[in-house]
Amino acid sequence: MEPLPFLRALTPCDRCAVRKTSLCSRVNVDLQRDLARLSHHRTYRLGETVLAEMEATSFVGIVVSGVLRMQKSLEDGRQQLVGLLFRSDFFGRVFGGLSDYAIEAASDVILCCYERRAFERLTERFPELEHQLMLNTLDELDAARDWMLLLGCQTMPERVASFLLMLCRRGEPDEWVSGANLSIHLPISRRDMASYLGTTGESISRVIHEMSRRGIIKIRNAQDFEILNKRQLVRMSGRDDLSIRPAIAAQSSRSPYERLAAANGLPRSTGFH
Amino acid sequence: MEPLPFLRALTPCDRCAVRKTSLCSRVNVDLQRDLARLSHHRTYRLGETVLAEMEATSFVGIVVSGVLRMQKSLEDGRQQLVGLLFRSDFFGRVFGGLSDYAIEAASDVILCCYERRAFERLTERFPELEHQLMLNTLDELDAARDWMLLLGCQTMPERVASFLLMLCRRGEPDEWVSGANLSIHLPISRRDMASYLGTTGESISRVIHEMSRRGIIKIRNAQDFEILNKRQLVRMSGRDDLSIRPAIAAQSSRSPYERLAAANGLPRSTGFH
DNA sequence: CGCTCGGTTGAGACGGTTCAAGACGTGTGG
DNA sequence: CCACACGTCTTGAACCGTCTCAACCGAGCG
Repeated sequence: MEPLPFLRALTPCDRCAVRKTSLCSRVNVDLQRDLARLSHHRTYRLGETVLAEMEATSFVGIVVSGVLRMQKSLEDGRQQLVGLLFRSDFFGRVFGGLSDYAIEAASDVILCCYERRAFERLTERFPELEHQLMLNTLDELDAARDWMLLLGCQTMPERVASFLLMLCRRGEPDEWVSGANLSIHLPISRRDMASYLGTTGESISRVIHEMSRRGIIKIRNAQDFEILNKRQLVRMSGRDDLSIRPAIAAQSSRSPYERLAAANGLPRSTGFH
Repeated sequence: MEPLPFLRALTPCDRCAVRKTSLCSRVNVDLQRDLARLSHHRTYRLGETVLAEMEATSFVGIVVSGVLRMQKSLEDGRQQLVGLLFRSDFFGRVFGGLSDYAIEAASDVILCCYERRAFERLTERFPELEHQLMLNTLDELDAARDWMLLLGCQTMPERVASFLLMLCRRGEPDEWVSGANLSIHLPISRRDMASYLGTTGESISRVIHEMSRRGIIKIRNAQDFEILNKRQLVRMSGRDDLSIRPAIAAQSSRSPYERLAAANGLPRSTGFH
């Protein structure tokens, strides 16, 4: 017997942990049902490879819990982390044969997966799905370019500060209220962090402990900090506060160039004022 | 009188210089006609701003000739070039309020422009157009991540070599035949090049002249070189040949990990062997 | 308990930046 | 046609931020 629309059977997705925030919830219910039918969960343990570099992408999906890292490597072993994927983020390269980067579990993870070809066929039937993917891809592109700025011309203290602030926004749905102290949990190893920031574990260590010495953060243990002086952390990041903007771009709430003032010619500083 | 399909009137686009390679030619003729109706040309001189950072994107379009640079800047004046756009490349941020980088003319340019909102409405009517945009965006994302690898963990000689090879692929439709010597024309200033590579003009100068001393390239003048030893240039880039792959990804023609061999632990070298 | 592994700390070396001076090329005006 | 000036590129020397290497520390675990 066909259930009435408002009585339709619950899909497993309805109680999914990332239901509210993931791409699949931003499309209409027919499509949601099709997606639900196509999906299956997979789990990986820290360090396991989800999709290897230069391998045909067989599936794509959404991070339910844990953190994925996207990383590229040179033949001599040097590696660069080109992105982190947190819960409710979409992963996998659609519409292309090979992915140029490996996707690996940076922690234990649970993924909600779709067979790639089947997913792509769905985008053909539902332009709405492709549109959501498009918005997602554009955001990733903005983020990648933002990181290029960081890698290309920021100092280590600036990079680490930016990274911590990024974790505040994307890591876990914490408080981040105006005045409150904030606790940060590093979900990845020093090595991953170093690779993401284009530096070494040693340098990160030094910067973090220097930040602690200056009372900007408090180190609870190697992967748990507390932000004691948010304003100074933002200042140290060398960016406008807006790194702290919510995922949904608040339309033009930024103050464009109010501090454009001090142009070039400053001597290089340590990043610690 | 309605012209027969095969006799339809020529649009200005039919004799467009980038007709064969641009996004607008990869969609069906109805859509092409709509696009043609919407388009208008604009010209900018070297150094002029096409779209400012943090400004609402009023139009998008395609580069007909010349080179655009996308760049981000910090408040203290440091700048990072996050992408170059050559002829037939699409520019402008669709589906978003503000672009977070400036688009400027890195040479004199001619652009074929579409009012942004009108263009977006067209994507709603023609999913095909959105799909082409999507493919384009995915390519840009791949390129951005590739550049992150370069900025995050490659030496100056590697960066410069990679840049020169990139110019071979994307700059002008030159020869690049297997054995032939190749001439490269730098379409941008040293400063732009430095900003793209995350370094300074001085460092670039030194690397280029060292390359010349080693007989890898011949310097005709500050912006014209000849590649004398392509193989060594590729080797110096620290990447697999594939930087030289054509825009259309040749399916899995790469040899995946044949040289994965020599993993970590190599002492840091100058990049010149 | 001792091993291992990730993170921390210190000392020294090195690549790349900075600053300053010089060369080159190009356009202008006498 | 040359003199001059200006911007861009080149070259040199000193400095400094970050990497490298090596030792050390502490937590987790068989």
